[in-house]
Amino acid sequence: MATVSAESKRSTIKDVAAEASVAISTVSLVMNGKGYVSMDKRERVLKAARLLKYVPRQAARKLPMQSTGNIGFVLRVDHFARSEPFYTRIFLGTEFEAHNHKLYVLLTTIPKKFDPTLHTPRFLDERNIDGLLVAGKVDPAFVSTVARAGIPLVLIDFQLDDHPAVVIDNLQGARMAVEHLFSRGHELISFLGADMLHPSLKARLEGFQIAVSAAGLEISPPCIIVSDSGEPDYETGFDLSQRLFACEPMPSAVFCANDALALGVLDQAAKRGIRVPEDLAVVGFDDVPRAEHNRPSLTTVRVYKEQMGELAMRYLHERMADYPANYINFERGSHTVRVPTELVIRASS
Amino acid sequence: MATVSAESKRSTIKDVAAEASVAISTVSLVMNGKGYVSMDKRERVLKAARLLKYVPRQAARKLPMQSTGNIGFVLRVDHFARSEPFYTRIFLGTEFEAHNHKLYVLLTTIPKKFDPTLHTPRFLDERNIDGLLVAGKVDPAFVSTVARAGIPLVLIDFQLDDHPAVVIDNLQGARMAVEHLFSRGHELISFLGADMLHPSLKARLEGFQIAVSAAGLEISPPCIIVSDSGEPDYETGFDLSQRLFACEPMPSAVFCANDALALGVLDQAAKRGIRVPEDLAVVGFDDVPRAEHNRPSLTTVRVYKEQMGELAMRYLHERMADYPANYINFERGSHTVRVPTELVIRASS
DNA sequence: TATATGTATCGAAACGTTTCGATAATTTAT
DNA sequence: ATAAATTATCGAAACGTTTCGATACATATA
Repeated sequence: MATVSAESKRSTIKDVAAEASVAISTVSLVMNGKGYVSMDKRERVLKAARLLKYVPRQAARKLPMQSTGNIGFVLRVDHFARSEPFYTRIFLGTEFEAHNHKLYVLLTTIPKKFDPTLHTPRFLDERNIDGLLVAGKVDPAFVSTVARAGIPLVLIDFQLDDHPAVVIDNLQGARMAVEHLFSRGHELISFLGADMLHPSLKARLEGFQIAVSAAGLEISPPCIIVSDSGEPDYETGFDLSQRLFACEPMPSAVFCANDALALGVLDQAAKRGIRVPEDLAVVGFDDVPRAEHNRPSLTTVRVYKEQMGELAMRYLHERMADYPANYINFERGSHTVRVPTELVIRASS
Repeated sequence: MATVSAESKRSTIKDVAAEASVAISTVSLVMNGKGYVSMDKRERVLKAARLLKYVPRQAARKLPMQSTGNIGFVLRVDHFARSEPFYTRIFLGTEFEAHNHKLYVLLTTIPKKFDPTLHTPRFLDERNIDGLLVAGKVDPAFVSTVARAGIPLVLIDFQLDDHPAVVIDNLQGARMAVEHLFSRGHELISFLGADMLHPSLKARLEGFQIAVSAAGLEISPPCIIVSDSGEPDYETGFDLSQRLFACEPMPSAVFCANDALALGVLDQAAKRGIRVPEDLAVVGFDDVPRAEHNRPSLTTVRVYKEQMGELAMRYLHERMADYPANYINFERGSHTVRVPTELVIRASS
């Protein structure tokens, strides 16, 4: 009998084997549901494990298994800290799905400008992860560092080379948004964006253009208001909208590349006494929380963030399983998962 | 010579030992800067390690060291997903400091209502962490589960029993805020809050009361507007402010328990045509990003979130080092670190 | 001079698992 | 009846480190 007072040592597979009178390897097989084990012994092992409160030590499993059970989740530090919980919600989705696969998620941030020699995340060197999720636009140098290290990778809300990715169906979302504006009777619609090198934002512009063309209308270049240098945030929206109001004739509606920009536009409009939606209809993209709470509330394209994270994790998990098998043509046929969106109509349109 | 095409196997301590013609144990000593090693061999080992790009495998170290190098960061899921990046910024601080100690941070969420039998985080069972950071108010059942497991713990922005904690200096912050309102000539100041069982929010009310007393004024009970049931968020602020405006006489200023509440008040005021700060001065607490961007911008008490995370991680690290040593009187003298705040005066006051 | 102390090096045990054969006992196919 | 395949069990090697003695020599202390 174990002493009562002393906190008895944590039990190991050895203890369970002794208690159940079987070999260590048999316990291992039972715990992992592998190989052949008779009903009799299986039950004895399970009972002993329960009795001794046995839980396999992670650290010990990793060594022979040559895997860590960790998934890295990498985010640019400025994306993580930004005010709207966009990537946060995506992370939540990955974490949820990670539970299903008994994986741990290790969140790490990288700087906007990535220098491989300086700030390569430790887990790459130490091989402390089995796979990597990269959310949002990051420095291509980072992605190639990861790819070179031979770590299975899935991008989220970003695309680069042929790496597998889970992205928003931006094109479709943008079309819905613009078609909604047409249906409300608007004829001259402006597009307002920033950082148009970002594949997602570029796709939104494309969707805008397709929708306008489909309506049989021309796109007048001055209506496309973009800032290639700035970030697609509130400030930029606030500033850029000056150019919108200076347009001649002024568009009766504007489709913004994301909600942050749209909220900036809304505030600039309020400042100038331009009524929304009477004088100007505004539509955003993302459906951040403030879109609902803002006065006026913002019509926008809802993105299922948790779902994106979930899908990405599931996808990565599949890839990790396949990895050793078909190493050669692994890079071929890499796939992009497109997550659908939904139009949420509110007071701004 | 290694073959060129095949990605040669990752080098181990054994390879380094062979390359430098020393024992494996010597390499280990060099890599960890322990024990006695002659200059000569030390250099040979370092050179060999560099040549072979040797990085110790985390998984292998953990086994004999009986430690994982992981720190858990636990957050209630609704706190994590909420719109203002308060805890996110705290996390960022912990991650930054974790780098300095070569620790990994494992972010996990728990539900608001915690049931130990149902959703105990896996890392507790698997002993996959060396210490735990808990941010924000969580179910006491969770904390006691952790404590029972004997895992070093530091709370952030929350207090419970005698557990060590890093908290905001709420009392001081609240005093500054209220004294600022007095200095602006306000005599009748209201307090608006929710979830007043939260130690932080309770301390803010206390600071309010101290400041009012210090000014030689009485506190009229109807001016203390709190909702014990609701969460301290935008919606609650929006709703509660109705009671504020119904006050007779109406206070000329209100100090809100946090920015989210204050922003709700601001919008309700705007809706009713009450001018801020002319008819009503509003002060919040936290300095969330929107406090700056809101129209009107919000006077508030700034909290150094990253710094709190950093301090907590450093503190936890210390505790982890001490842990085995003075196990007996470890719980005594447990300490609370109080992080100072700063008053940020903007347009709302 | 004998003895303790400090420096240097190494072999081997230990950490707690998984998994690869080896060995047998069954069952199934020929 | 014999060979082959399936089921069951176990011992031992392996995973890549850290760390505990053991050994040896050099230097300081009594």
